[in-house]
Amino acid sequence: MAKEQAAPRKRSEGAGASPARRASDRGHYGRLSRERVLASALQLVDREGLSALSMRRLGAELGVEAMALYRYAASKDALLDGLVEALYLELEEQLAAGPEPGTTAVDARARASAWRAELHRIARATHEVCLAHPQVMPLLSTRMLAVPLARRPLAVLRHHERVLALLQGAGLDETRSVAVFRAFTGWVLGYVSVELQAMVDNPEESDPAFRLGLHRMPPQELPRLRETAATLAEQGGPGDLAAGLDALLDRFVRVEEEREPRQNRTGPDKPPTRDAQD
Amino acid sequence: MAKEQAAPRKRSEGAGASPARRASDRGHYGRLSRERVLASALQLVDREGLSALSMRRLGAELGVEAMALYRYAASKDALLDGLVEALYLELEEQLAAGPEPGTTAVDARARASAWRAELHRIARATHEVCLAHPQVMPLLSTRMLAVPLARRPLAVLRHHERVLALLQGAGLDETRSVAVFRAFTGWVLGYVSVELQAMVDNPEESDPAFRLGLHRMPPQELPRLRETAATLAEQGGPGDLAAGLDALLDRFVRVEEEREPRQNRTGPDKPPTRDAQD
DNA sequence: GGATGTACGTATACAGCGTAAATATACGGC
DNA sequence: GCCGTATATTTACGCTGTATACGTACATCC
Repeated sequence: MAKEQAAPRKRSEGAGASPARRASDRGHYGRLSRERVLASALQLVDREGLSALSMRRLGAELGVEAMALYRYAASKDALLDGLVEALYLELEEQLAAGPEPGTTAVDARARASAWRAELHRIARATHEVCLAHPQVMPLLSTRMLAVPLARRPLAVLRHHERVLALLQGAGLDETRSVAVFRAFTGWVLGYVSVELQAMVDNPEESDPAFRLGLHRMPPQELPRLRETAATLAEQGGPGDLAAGLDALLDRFVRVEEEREPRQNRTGPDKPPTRDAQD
Repeated sequence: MAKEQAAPRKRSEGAGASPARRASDRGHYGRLSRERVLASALQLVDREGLSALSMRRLGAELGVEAMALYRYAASKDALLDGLVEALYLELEEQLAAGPEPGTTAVDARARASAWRAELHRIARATHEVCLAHPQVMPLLSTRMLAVPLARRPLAVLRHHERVLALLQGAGLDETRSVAVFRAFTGWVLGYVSVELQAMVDNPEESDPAFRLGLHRMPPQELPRLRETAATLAEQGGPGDLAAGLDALLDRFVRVEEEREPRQNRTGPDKPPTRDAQD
């Protein structure tokens, strides 16, 4: 963001947006900004997919030569990281929008697991943001594998911090909060990935079986998959995301009590789950 | 993809293993094969990363011009799908290797949840295979989002079939088996992704904090993340993977499992889903 | 005013990419 | 020997990311 009022300065600090002048007024100076570049890139990717994003194409989209973009993103990879950042900013915004006041009196139990409700809120918002930008989703997994923690966009790090603070604020020690952090991150990421998996083979087709392209799958080798494909193609929605999250939290938060003896138990002992909300 | 064996020769040649000819015997004829191409590609990616994989480079690796590869992979994307396929073949192989005989008498309970143990086995093997080829991991998420179900490599579809058969063989109806399938797939994928996230910023550095590049993170804005980063950089290992899987299975499947497990009944619909809040 | 320094965008160029098309080569069977 | 065909090469085209050099519009100071 540019600063509002430009104090007279002698050097550098390129002519911030002093209120009287708008970017569109200028000849061809100051047309760009990091926000404009990233917004345009996001829009382009949403519209035409990741493979449509090239420096030249994005430049054209902004009425500018490709090289001009390098002033706002050091490389194409940095631009991609910018897209990831944009998603996390959107997530932040959405989380800030509805903090679920819950001003009414709450009993101790509900207050105690307010952090659990907050995790659910984050998971759900993440789900929504990702579904809103399905084409960007591949970047979320890909860039996380490529960019070391310390070099990730600030918005991403803030998000990590937020989750960690939630867990440690709930009294989890470092070891356990890390375990829960990983379980949370992994589950949300994995669930959304599966939710967005490509299923439709031929969108033109009306017949469900042909739409899915089932005729391409050898019938005797993949009987159940063929039968189940239609159901598989539906989305699980936020309900199963929440259910799984509950299950994971129950397990990973309570591990402390029982400590180690867990391997392949299938015992009928049920976790005292649902305490967070409703 | 497409043409696998385009050799419906009528004349001999199909005479089983004609031992006389080996690929290495020939001048420059028959040097290649799909297996050799994929194996070399996998090796190249393992060694130098995905970005090192180009048609020309891979050709050079095999002592061949780039265009020669197009006989064995219809496009670069098809080659990438071939890499995914290679991973799943490795997974299949590993699963076939140790089927955990368990021929000794087992009580009913153990038999009833044999499918659960099998899911754990699959999860663990997946974990191992992915950790063995970390550079290929991005493809697993990426190609799944890009390639519709029906066009995925056969080995991938066989894997899906295997999991589905396991679930439906355990008596889960279609709706529930799909829910469990998605939870399983998502959890394993997400867990492994998080496990492989890049953490080390500067491998040369000996001091842990510098290795992680913590000096790049604003201290007052990200206090917990900085404190926790070292622990976060460790891997969770297969233990937490199994624990989370157990938790998810308990949640998504328990209703069925408590009744007679072998029979295909449609359980009382208590959906495993529940809404988080609102 | 004009000169100057700097931020911003352009122009040009290069190596590498994926791949379509035409061409050369080496083999199996006659 | 020849022929048909599976295989690999050659050539070429449009595209990519980006290094470098250059022009240009502005803010500031004399």
